[in-house]
This record gives sequence, structure tokens and C-alpha cells, in this order.
Amino acid sequence: MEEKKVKDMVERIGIVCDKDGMPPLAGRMVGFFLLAEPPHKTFDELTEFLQASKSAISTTLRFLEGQGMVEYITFSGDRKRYFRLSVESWGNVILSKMDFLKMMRERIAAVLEIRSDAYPEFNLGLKSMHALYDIFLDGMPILMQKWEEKVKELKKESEGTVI
Amino acid sequence: MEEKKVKDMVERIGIVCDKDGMPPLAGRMVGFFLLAEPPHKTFDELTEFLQASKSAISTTLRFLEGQGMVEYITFSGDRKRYFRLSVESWGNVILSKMDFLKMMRERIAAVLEIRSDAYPEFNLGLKSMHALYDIFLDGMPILMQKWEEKVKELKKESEGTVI
DNA sequence: TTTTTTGTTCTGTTATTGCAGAACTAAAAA
DNA sequence: TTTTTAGTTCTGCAATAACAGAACAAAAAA
Repeated sequence: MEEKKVKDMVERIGIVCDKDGMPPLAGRMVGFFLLAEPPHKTFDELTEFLQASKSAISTTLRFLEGQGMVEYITFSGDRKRYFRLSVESWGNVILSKMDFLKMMRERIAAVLEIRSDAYPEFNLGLKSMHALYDIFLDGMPILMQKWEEKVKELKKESEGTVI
Repeated sequence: MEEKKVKDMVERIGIVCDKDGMPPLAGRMVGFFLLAEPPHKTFDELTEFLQASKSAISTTLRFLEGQGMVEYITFSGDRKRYFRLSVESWGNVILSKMDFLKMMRERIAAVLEIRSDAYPEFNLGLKSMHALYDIFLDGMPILMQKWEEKVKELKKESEGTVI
């Protein structure tokens, strides 16, 4: 595992996350967790690899925990926390990104309540915007269900290869 | 149309957009356009209502045009531009929000290429993350199609009421 | 032609964000 | 008990983003 290559990938992932509105260090940390072997890392390992202050690491960890992206595990007889990507809750991560859609749909509905019918063409446009959010939001649970099925399938596959 | 109520709604919409990462003025402008009657407004009307400088209005208009959220129309014999919400292209607005999903999926795929198989459980988690992005991205075109049908339906309805 | 209108672009200021450093806390270790 | 470990929280600074104001440009109007 070439150190340079890993660093580069971490930066690239960081930029992707950055574009999505995350703080730079948070994006890099996600990148590091994606590549980390073992996938769980201590606080110190994070400060060292990411070359950031303890305070920044702490804040960023708490931020990512809040987003449901990171969690930590412990081992008895070891008082360190081992942080890692929370793959289990990644579905919620994406779902919560859809909160904006929900809020926007509400706002548009409220707007349609208030508007006069003096500009029916524009109102029709707004109605179709509302329908767009509606369709997306209705579609989400179905997609999540599909995903759960896919996950089951993947698990079975991996069991098959191990046994 | 009570002025105070409109201003409040514009602010609320502004906050929703703000949470989605837009600059404050851009969010307010979207709010104003959603409520505006007539739905098209001049540069000056924007500066007046939003109480912002011409430069800020200009920059924000160009930003929103770039996002496909705003467009302008013209009337012959009138050299002003009339800006308005681009309801037609709002589908693309939402679709382009999904670009992040696409990029993230690519990054995860690249990560899976690089990782050893020393931690199969975590790798399985990554594979299911990848599947999640995959399912969402596959689902999008279908939802967009559903939307187009819904729009047709809405248009027919409105024609019915007018005639 | 000069002047006005309708914006745009450039420069500087203010507000916000992201992070470092140090002080602090709680629990474990010595 | 004191000391070390493993983090957290507070304060302040540096970078960035959002905006104002002024100078500018292009076209129309006078």
C-alpha cells in the first residue's frame, strides 16, 4: 500500500466531500477512514496521518459522529477509542441529505397557498416543482428497501466465499 | 398580499436554501421569485426588495443562472431584462445535486480496488455503501420519467379548467 | 453628440468558517 | 497519592466567503 497513493486518494475524496459542503478536514478524515487498514483508528493515528491539531480532530470527529458517518468501538483492557466509518448508518446519512427536499417541498406548498391565481402558468410551474419533490420523496423509501435487499444478497455472497 | 408576511416567507425560504449551502442572498432571491407577482422582476425591483447592492444582485443572479434556477425574459421595445424562476429546468437543478452521489460512488469503487482483503467485513460494508449509491443513481432517471408524466397530467388538468 | 439606463466587474471591507494552541477534565496507571 | 493517557473545550488567529461601493461598459435615448 504505497503511502503516496493513499495520501492522494484521501485528498481526492476530501475534495469530493468538500464540494458537498463538508469542512476540508472532515472530508479528508472520511477519505482516510475509507482507506484505513485496519478500518478502525485511534485519535493519535488520526492526528498523525491528517497532520492536524487535537482540537481539530476532536471537533471533526464529533461532527462526523453527528452526521452518522463515524462511530467508535472499544476493546476491553484498552481505554482508547477506535474510530471508524459507520457503514451501517450510511443509509441514514444519504436519507438525511434529503431533508432539504422535504423542507423545500413544504415551502413550495406554502407558497402555492399564498399566491393568487393571476399567473396560472407560473403557478402550474410551481405545482410541477412540488410534484418533483413529491415524487423524489415518495421514491426514497422504495430505494432504501431495494438497498436492504441488496445488502442481504451481498452478505450471503460473502458468507458463501468464506465457508 | 401582506408585505410583512411575504418578507417572512422569503426569509424562511432563504434559511432552507442556506442550509442547503447557498449564499444567504441567493436563498432570499429564490424566495422572492417564488412569491413574486408577476413572477418576473427587474434588476431594480430585486435590489429594492432584497435591500442589497447592485453588485450583490448581479453576482447572485449569475450564480442562480449558473445553477439553472433563474432565467430572464425580455419584451420587445423594453430593454430591461425580466428575471424569474426557471421552473422548466428545476428538474436538472435537483439532478445536478445528485452529482455528488456519482462522484462518491466512483471514489468508493476506487477504494475497493485498492483495499486488501484483510478486513472482509469492512470491505463488505463498503460494497453495500457502493450499492446504495448505485441504487439511488439508477433510480433517478425512473423518478424523472415519472415526473414528466405527472407534469403532462398537470398541464392537461389546467387546460381543462381554462377552456 | 452627450446622457441615461441597465447592468457587470473590480477592489476593499466585514462576517463567518476552519483550524491551532493551550488550558482543562475524567479516568486509568504508577 | 501523583502522573499519564485520551480526549474535550475555550480562545484567538488566519483563510475564505458574502457583500458594498465605485468604476466601468454597452447600448439606447435625448
